[in-house]
Amino acid sequence: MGQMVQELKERGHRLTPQRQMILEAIEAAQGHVSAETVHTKVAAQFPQVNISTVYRTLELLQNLGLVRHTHFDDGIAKYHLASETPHQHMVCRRCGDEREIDVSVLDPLDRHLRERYSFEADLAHFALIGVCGRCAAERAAGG
Amino acid sequence: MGQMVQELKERGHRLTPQRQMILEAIEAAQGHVSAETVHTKVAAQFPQVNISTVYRTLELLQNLGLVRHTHFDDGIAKYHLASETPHQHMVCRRCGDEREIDVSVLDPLDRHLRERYSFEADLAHFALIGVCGRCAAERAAGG
DNA sequence: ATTCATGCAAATACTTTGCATCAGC
DNA sequence: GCTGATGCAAAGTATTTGCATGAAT
Repeated sequence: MGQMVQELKERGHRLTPQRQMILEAIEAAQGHVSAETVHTKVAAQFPQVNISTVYRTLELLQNLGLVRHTHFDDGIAKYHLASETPHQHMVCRRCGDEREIDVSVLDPLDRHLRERYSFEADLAHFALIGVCGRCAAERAAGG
Repeated sequence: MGQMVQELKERGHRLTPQRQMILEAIEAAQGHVSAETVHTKVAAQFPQVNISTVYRTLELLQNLGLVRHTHFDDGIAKYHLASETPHQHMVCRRCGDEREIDVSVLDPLDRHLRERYSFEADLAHFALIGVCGRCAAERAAGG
């Protein structure tokens, strides 16, 4: 929270209760939340807070580098704190199962892209989509 | 085209001119096209073809395994022939530059996910987003 | 007091759906 | 002729924007 206050002021933005509440909602979620979810959480206590304020604040917090977002296969942006340990998700397109995996799995690729293309990839920006072991087995059996 | 006819019939679907034209438009595009683009191409010659038919056909062709789609950072689905050589895209979030890269870059990750998690990832389903070398340099210089 | 932030409502963009008509088989 | 496919219009979902009011500085 202290970091947000500092960032806002330094960049000439104002500290409003809405902004605090929205950031707190993301913090409390401890994971990936959509704008809709953030709004629902905030509106539970302050119903007059509008979802467009949530969108505008999320964009601001992103620009300040305080939050980031990831896209799962539904295309909806899911937000999380930038300070969170980076992690990657595997999503099964058949059963929808979602599994969090260690980012270290992506380190070699990350290094490769940097060395070969000077490209700084944000590999956690998209989830990994595919078919999980169980569904692959079912499919092979004729599911 | 012959393959489509076969697939359609085998699965009890009908061969309509719309379906042929839509598949041909994707073939001719030789790359990644949005539903909108497909519709524009087809409608250039047959204006009465509706975009909802394009969406329905794209879904059908996907189910038949004839086409696939990829998401770039704008979230819009871009379609391509399933028979195309798999490839991956790197997109710079600053300048928008789009670069096609060899899938072999992803092979180690693919193998790792299979071996460790039995997960069959569709790594080309999402483009890789990040910052390209040039933009990273500009940013470092104070851009 | 100034100016940015908010709430509201409307617009936007992409995609999906209901339904009557039409066409492939 | 039967049934699935299409065109059209409308709805849906996620997000953005214009504008007047209100609040932070």
